[in-house]
Amino acid sequence: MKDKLPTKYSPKEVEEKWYRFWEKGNFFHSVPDPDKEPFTIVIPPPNVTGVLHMGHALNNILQDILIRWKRMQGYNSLWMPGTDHAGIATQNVVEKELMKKGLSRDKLGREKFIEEVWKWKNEYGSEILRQLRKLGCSCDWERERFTMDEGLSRAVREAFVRLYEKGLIYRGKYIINWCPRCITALSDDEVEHEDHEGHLWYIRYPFRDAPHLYVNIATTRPETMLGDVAVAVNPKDERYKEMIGEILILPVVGREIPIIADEAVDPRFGTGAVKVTPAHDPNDFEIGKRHNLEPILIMNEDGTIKGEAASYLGMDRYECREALVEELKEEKHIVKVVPHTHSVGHCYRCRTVIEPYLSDQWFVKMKPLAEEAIKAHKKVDITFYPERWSKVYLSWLENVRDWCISRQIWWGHRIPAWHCKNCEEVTISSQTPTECSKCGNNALIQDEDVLDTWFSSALWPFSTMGWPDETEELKYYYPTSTLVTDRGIIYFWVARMVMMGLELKNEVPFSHVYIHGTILDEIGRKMSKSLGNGIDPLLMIDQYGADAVRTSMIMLTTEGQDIKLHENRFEMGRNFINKVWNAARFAMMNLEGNKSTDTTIKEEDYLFEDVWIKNRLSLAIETCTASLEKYKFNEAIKTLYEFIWHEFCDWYLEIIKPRLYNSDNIRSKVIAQKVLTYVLDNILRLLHPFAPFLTEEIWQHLKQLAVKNRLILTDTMVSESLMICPWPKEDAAKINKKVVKTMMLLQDLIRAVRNIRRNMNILKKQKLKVLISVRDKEVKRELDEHHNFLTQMANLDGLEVGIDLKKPESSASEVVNEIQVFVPLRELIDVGVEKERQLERLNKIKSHLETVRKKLFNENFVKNAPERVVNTEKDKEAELLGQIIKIKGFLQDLNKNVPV
RNA sequence: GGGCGAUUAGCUCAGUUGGCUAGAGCGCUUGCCUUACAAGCAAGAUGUCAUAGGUUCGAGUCCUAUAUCGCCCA
Repeated sequence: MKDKLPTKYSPKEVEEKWYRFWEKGNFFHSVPDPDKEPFTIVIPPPNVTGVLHMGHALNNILQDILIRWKRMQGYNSLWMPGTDHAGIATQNVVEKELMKKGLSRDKLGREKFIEEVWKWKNEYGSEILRQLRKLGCSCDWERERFTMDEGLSRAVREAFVRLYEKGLIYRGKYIINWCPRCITALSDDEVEHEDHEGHLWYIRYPFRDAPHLYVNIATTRPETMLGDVAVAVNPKDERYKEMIGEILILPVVGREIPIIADEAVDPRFGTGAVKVTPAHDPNDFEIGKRHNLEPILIMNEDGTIKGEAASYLGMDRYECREALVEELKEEKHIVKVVPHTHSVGHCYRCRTVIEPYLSDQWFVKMKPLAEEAIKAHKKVDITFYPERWSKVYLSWLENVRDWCISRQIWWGHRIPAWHCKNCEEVTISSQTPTECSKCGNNALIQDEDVLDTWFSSALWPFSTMGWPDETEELKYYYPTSTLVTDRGIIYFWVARMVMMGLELKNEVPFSHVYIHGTILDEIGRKMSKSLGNGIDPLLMIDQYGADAVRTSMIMLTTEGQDIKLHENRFEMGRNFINKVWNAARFAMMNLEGNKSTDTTIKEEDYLFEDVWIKNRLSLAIETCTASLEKYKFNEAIKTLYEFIWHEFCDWYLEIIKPRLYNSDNIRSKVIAQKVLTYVLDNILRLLHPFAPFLTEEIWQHLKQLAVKNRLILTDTMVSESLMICPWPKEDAAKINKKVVKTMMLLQDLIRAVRNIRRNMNILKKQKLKVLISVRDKEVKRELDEHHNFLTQMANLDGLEVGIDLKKPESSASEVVNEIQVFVPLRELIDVGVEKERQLERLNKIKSHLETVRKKLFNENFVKNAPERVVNTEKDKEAELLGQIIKIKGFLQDLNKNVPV
């Protein structure tokens, strides 16, 4: 066995093997089963163009932990995987590819281009899903979905039609956010605002009837003046009251425009008079509507200038700005230019500055949908973890504006609307209609626009399950259990899924939403391609192993707090994984060769340490399970880390070594082997959701050995794979407080001796004689019982426990509670060091005593604090006093020693 | 401008309903190649819990300000 298992765990060799094994065994696949309760997660579908980054890694590790844990708990676990067609992003990627070949989307035409995108998708798309396999994700790959699949496309059309028929979708001319580079409309949420240091241009508009007089206006976008139709002032503004109704001449253009009064004008901004450009500003659009002003569109879809001002035709908007300002300067229309910081919207896909733009678009009426989503939260149908994110969710819903869902791109779900050439009626249908619903003419043209990708994502929790058909899957798995995602898409996705779920399925799509933190680089910046500060998860998996990456990430994930990540953080996970590996190696090496036929062994025969470790295991199971239930992943892994490393390895494995090595007492050996097998088996199961590969590898070895050597204590080791073994249950009834308390005492005593060793520079291999002086018989009896334990763990060759023993000469001493530990050292003692040690200890205890007494001398404390608290303080005082007396005794004694 | 979060050991972070001489990992100090593990073992050291007030017998924890950093919204 020893030769078989190397001292260092090599993940590469095992990861691929077990992943294939799991897939072959069909363990990831779930089918509806009325006898089992489902636990369902739908993956936040990554973009088909995506490659795995650290954020995905964290997101999916968390989901996999939940899925694997619940599966082991006996739930019918379904993790629905898939990808998102990511309209704009994918179109951009494929267009870039075409450019390399000297092609463009316009040259190809719509149909051919879509073909190209599909070709690209089939070849390179979903790479990210292959990468998830490297992480160990146990998605039900047979159910993989894509938002452009036939089934999901049908769901999109159906949803559109239903919403339209209910009056929740409408079409109209409004100001929307326009990206001149992507050449499409965007929703409000797709615009990212950033503060820009720009300018405020003060421009004078002359009066028609008094050309030497002017009204000064201020603007941050002078080029839009080409589309000005009025100048507006606040009706209460005394400065302009008299001028309302007068006519101005728009400089450069020469158009006559009125001065109008509108409440929306802020008299404190600029000069208090603002230009009104209804086609290029949302506020101006509203003003324009109120005053019946005809908007003038001055820009093409690509951001170049069109319209009346001939000299600027075809110019880019910023080129135009410069040229126009130049002309205004020449004509002395510029009063002043002031530096001005203002918020500027950018396209979230390409960072281009957004243009507010008047155009015909499709919208979803949000208010009625949002109201239901708010109610769902109030009814606790939806709970956020951590809770604070519900505020973000609610505030968005409460202030939501209508959602622009049409996009002027080609890659996506084409809007199921057909325009009649004959009567201009729009026919909405989930099937391609043959004739106009109004005039019956068959000259129909489908709307050119496609839907916002998020429209199809909003249907994801049920479209993936076959909706609009009432499939078995839909009935069984919907609503899903938990959604795991990043805070960045609470608006984009989470809230919209809830709205659509309620509207179309009449039920919330999930009951829990877990929002995890964002991964940052080591100095707290977001990881991004442009900064080049990202850490490639695949590279990390390659270097440290998937399990190490998983456990490291989980150790760092604290309650949705952001994570500052550095490559060296993965070392702690790797070290932990390696520790488990070596503990298992040790176990394997010592489980062989003792076919026990002794069936008389019962739990009553267990030795002290056996009972202790089982007790600690029970506690670990309880804590770990409770932590997972609260989505406190890091607490769960910390519990396991602590238990495995510092209890199982540091103490249990050490103490049972002689029992395993020594064949004189077969019965004791077999008990140790059985307990070792039992605890290790449980450890592997607890750890499996966090470190699936390592645990499966070890467990398969352990299973073989356990069966061969008849060490099975439970009937659970018949399973084909660890991933379908039952999740451990703690045995609360077996909690033995006495054993746990005794163990703590023994550990303290052993540490005391080790401490003396270290301070006196005595190597571990040199055995020591120790005297332990106790106060009462009961404690003496107890310590005598654990004579071997103490002897072994402190490496002694003599141990005497007695009542009120006298401190031997030339000995080092320690106080543990009421107990004194003496190590006679003869010439080995360094009296100076020992004195110093005791003095230090004395000072510490004295200062501790001081704080305790401060409390006890406070009448109000004794009067008001609960009795329990007061008593603990009193006990502390007594104990500290006792220790002080003892240490003073040591010091006196040391003073008698003749210095060497 | 509004909202949220952070500020605890040299670094990265825990710290549940107020009752702790304030914890972990890394790093550091000292000693060990001890028949599972040097990616290890053993023993250590390390803090005005951002600042100022307040509530309380008692505050890292609750309240009110302030400062610094970050995120989101307008």
